[in-house]
Amino acid sequence: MDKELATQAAEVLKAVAHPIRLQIVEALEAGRQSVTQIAERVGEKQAITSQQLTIMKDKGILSSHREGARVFYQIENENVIRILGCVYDHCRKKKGRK
Amino acid sequence: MDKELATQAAEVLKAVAHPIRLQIVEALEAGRQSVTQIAERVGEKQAITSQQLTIMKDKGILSSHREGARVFYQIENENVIRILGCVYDHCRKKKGRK
DNA sequence: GATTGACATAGTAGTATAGCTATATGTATA
DNA sequence: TATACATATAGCTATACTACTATGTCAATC
Repeated sequence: MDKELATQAAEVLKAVAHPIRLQIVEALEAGRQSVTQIAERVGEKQAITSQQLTIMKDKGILSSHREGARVFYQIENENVIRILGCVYDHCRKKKGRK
Repeated sequence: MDKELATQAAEVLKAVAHPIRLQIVEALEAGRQSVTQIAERVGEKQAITSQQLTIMKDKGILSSHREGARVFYQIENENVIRILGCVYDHCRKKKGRK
């Protein structure tokens, strides 16, 4: 792996390496949702949720489209779901070990 | 996913979400290596490499043991390898799309 | 026990990120 | 067009991270 690919990969990981962002991705696994829905689901304020959504959209993790007054977000690259699965395994094993 | 698990998962991701750290993990996929070997392989100075190794060891990604004057590091939780695989897929697809 | 090789850590300056409030923008509807 | 709802962004402070240099510690060998 060259440094350029490593930098790129690190970007993707950093984009989801945050508690709120992980919860957002999980919430979107079932399908698209509006910002308000996501904020409620995750238990965060609208502004903060919007910020995190923007970050992930910029990095190519999510995409969005407007429908009337609302903006719906959805997962753009399904690989992040696989990444999450791996991370959960990791955490579960760690917990079991204690 | 509750917030606690999300926080834990984010910690793991952050631990590898860095170009040098990703390259280190890749270098260790084939098996344990000493700090000097890793630094050479990754093309970084000893001090920087050691710092990154310490971070990953603290987060439970790697483990280490001393053999005489040398310290060997190895992957402690194999799930990070799976995570890397997912991320590479992600990057490859992104590249193909352009 | 002095020296050399192998690692680890302290200290630091610059940069990025998080979390928050206030406010701006866009859309529908009375 | 005034009002309310939905979303985005600006601006701020505190904290975390990065990259780097210098120095400290541990182990082997002379």
